[in-house]
Amino acid sequence: MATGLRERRKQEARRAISGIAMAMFAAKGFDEVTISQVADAAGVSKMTVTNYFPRKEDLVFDRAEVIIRSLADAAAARAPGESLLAAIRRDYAERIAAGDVTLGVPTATFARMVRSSPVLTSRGREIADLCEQALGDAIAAETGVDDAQQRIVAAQLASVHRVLFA
Amino acid sequence: MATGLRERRKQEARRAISGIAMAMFAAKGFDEVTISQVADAAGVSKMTVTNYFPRKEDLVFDRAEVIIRSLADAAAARAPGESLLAAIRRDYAERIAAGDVTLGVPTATFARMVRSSPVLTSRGREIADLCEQALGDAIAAETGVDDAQQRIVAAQLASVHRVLFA
DNA sequence: CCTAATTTTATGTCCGGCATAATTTTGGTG
DNA sequence: CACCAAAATTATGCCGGACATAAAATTAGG
Repeated sequence: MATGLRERRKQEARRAISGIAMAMFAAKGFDEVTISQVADAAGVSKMTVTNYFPRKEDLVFDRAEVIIRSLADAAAARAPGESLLAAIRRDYAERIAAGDVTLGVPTATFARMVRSSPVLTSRGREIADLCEQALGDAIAAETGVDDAQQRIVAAQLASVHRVLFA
Repeated sequence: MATGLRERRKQEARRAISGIAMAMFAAKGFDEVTISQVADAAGVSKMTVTNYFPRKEDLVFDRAEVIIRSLADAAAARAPGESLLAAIRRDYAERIAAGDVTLGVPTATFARMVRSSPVLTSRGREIADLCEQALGDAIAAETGVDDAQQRIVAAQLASVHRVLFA
């Protein structure tokens, strides 16, 4: 295979770097750890870290994005006849059950970390907005309608999702 | 009076600096204007600018905060019997009618400016969240209840507000 | 094994944010 | 009016994150 090994190595390096970074962030706080320190701990150069993770926040949200983006997917993949709200509830329950594994740190630690740093809180909001937008698109695609009222519905459902997760 | 004149001068300087900054941002783009350039144009030092506005984004949102924060006020000041949603609608209409004046630039220009810069978009979200939290507190104070469901209501009302303004 | 592509690294710059201290300005008082 | 104390402005320097460029090292494929 052409890029098989190379690509796998990159994924491993990516996971290793973010894992080390998460541990350091959890121990000392996000703002108290510099990118250079993460690079040193991971045994790579600073540029390699910023190459994999253009922004420092990406080190934190890299593993969480899959979970957070699940809202639109849950809406799209719901059983026929299942309401949007029911799909969100179900998705919420499922994520809670499987949550702690993928983040690298316990959910509570993750939440505390995000809350303690304005830049992380901000990035979390940004992801939530992307999620809301995706939900709006999903609704628009399903109903064939795209106006302010649809977007309000998406925003309201997303707000339920966000409050439950926050 | 003790600090009357002094305080007035400060307010004037504040307005002057943010006004010049807004004009420069509208002309060249938020990210293309440095704080030093704003300081030079305003005839003050860089430190004075960062003294008045700890963050660069504050130069943009200084005049908008009053407007954006109005949600909770609208909820609290509504007529007896008026629903929360109705109060938000009314507030929305009133703000639209009076909007262009206070921002220093036309609303469309302001919106474009915010949208074009991630850091501004982020700050806008942050303010919206504060607004949502204030609304949640207002609801909790009025009903004497403070739980997840109350916060969901606040978040949903805030999402209506946000979609309408965005 | 060797070459070419990819990845990592080294170096330097820029800007925002912050801390400190010095300097200027200002308001009140004798 | 002049002085003093308080407050505001400014000068200077540092740090970290983000980026651009080019060199060096690694690796896949012939």
